Amino acid sequence: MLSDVMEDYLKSIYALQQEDGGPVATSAIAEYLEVTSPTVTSMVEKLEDRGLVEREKYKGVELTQEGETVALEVLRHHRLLESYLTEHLDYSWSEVHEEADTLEHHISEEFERRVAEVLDDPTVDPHGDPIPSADLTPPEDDTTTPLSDHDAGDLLVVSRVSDRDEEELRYLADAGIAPGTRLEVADVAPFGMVTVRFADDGERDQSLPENVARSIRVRPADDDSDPDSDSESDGGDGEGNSEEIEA
Amino acid sequence: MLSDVMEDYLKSIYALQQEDGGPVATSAIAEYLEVTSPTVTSMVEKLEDRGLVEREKYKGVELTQEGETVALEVLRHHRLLESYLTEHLDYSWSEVHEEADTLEHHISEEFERRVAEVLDDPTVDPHGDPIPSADLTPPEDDTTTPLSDHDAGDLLVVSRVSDRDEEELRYLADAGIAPGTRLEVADVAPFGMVTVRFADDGERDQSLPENVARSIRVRPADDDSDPDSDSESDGGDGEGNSEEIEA
DNA sequence: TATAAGTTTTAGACGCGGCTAAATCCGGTA
DNA sequence: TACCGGATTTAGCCGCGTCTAAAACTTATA
Ligand SMILES: [Mn+2]
Ligand SMILES: [Mn+2]
Ligand SMILES: [Mn+2]
Ligand SMILES: [Mn+2]
Repeated sequence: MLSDVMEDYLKSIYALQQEDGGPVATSAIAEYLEVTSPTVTSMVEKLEDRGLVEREKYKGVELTQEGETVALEVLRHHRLLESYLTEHLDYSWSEVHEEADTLEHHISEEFERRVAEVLDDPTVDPHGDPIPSADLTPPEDDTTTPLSDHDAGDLLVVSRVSDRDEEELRYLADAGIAPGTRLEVADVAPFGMVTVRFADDGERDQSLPENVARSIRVRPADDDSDPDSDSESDGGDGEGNSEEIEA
Repeated sequence: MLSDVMEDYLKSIYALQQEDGGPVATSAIAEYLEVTSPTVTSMVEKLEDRGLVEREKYKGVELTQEGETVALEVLRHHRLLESYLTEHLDYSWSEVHEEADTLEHHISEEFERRVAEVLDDPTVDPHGDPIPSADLTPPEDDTTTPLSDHDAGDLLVVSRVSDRDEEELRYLADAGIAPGTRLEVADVAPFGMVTVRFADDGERDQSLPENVARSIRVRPADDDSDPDSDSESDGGDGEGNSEEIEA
């Protein structure tokens, strides 16, 4: 059995690996989990003993196949829980992460199955993040790009937002930005400030600080041109459960 | 903050105090939690330091006001969860206890509130156990009696069944015995074997071993004589969510 | 009332997951 | 190529929750 702490390390390493590709530095994990470097060193040694990570001293750490599977399992729990809390217990977008972050370690496989069933096997969570499938096969690579990488004139659909900052999520809900929202980049100002125009509401512009623009991930709007199903515009109460993501 | 282990100790002490009245012995807690006596001793010392129990060395331990409140809080979580899992996630009677026993320590107050709300503030869990109110005032004393204490001819309503033995719960579900079931004691045989007749089905008798009869708690059937609302007789699939309990 | 049996506590250990301080390594710069 | 600064690991500590073995206490019995 793995402790919830070990699960958190594996989840973190997975997330950091997704971000940057290669091996993950001790200090990166330490920062992510808010612990000290020696703590990380001793933990990754333990994970290495259990065959969950591969490690080269002074270099960095990578998940093994088995370690990745555990990470995906925990991620599946997390994202199913977020979806469930949003849809069945009236949680808002910004509240779910913290609750799911604890519960993900404590639900049974039975619970996971039943939640997936009543949600009808969702593939995306409320923040647009893909939910690993029940068989825990690695999802294909993320093809979305940060909003901050785009230029004036680009037509985009919001694909994912970071779920780790509650403050920021409230801000986005307020601004009416959620997975599925169609935007045009109106302007990119110094210091990375991005101004976007809402495709569904030509009236309205919204300026976003660089750090926010960096955490919003988008894909091009051009391809699947039909404005599709439930275009529940916005409304004060940032709900808005997303559409498909696949490119 | 209290650890989940501390919460379990407080919950155990509460349960044992309910059973027997007075101070609770180290060995009783040890047996209940399946740990050794020295482990219990060191834990209750810690709980004493935190003002959650009172203790007299070599004598026993009792909950303080504060300790009782914590126990009731955990019990509320447990029983709300059992109710929720039964009603909204299609768990059966016999499956809920284990899941709730873990989750009770890991849900937030917000989660508790929302679950209570969608369940419309239930007062009894699927096993007939009273759910402590949100303000955590101590519930009045249990006036039910074990089925095993009764004699042939007694007319009874099942009030509570023990939730800790999954095996036994499956057995009872199978037999069609649940909170709310009306029974007449047909016979008490040697070794405490009790045979009951179903009030709603004069045809059918059921013999129950002493240990099972002891864990079924009942109250007299005579007083509120109207056969009342949803008398969903039985059916193979032990669901049957109970009625009121108050005497 | 002395003693034996059973319970409880004390003593000492261990793995976990954290920390700080000190030693070591690595990569870049002079 | 020698050195320096930063990252990493080593060393050693702590509190938690558990254990076993041994000592101390309580209670029942002779
Ligand atoms: Mn799972
Ligand atoms: Mn999410
Ligand atoms: Mn609570
Ligand atoms: Mn119960």
